[in-house]
Amino acid sequence: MPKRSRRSVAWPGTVVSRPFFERPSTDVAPQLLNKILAGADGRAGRIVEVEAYVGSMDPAAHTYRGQTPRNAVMFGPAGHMYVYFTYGMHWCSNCVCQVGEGVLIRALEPLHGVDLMYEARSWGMKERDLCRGPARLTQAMGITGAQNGIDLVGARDGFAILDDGMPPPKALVGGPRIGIRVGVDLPWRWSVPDNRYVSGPVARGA
DNA sequence: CGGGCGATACCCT
DNA sequence: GGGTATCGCCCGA
Repeated sequence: MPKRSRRSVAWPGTVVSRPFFERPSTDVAPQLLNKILAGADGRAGRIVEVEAYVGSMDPAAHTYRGQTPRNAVMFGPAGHMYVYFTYGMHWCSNCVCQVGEGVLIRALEPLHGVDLMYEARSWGMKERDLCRGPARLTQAMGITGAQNGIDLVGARDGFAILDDGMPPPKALVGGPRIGIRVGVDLPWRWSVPDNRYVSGPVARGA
């Protein structure tokens, strides 16, 4: 018998390690495409849409005006998860990169544990809508404020980013970021081309 | 499948 | 006190 781990289900691929995250979020974000967000209970989805946030120059970033109690995790070690509460009812999840920068995960293509995702969302809904949107995917994956600050590296805290060998898309599809009023012109949103699980419109021409 | 609209509580000024 | 890194529901195509 192999030694018992906290992972109740075998994860596909290898856990992405810390140096991957210790870079500018605009470098990390496109390379997160086609990687996998996985939970210890077997729920997992392929990352098909991301957004970079750069505190130092980005008025839309939570970290733009410096450290506060809410955004403290974003000023901590790379490779941790920053989970914030918004619009009075939704949780959104980010990967922390270099200090003050992070990548918002905006959409997943469901891969494993789809029955648990339906249970967490709603049994009648379309599979396409399970994880299409940053707050939908946290609900589907079981991510809340309880996960704010957990380490995505080391497989200790129940969630990880996995690499199963699928590379990021060759031709990146970009577009304006969504749901913000300032900094909309910064082209820091990326998605997998022609993927039906992407949450928003893609820009014409790149 | 895309657009318009109300709901909701926490954060920061 | 104002604004929010959103969603589900409804409508029409």
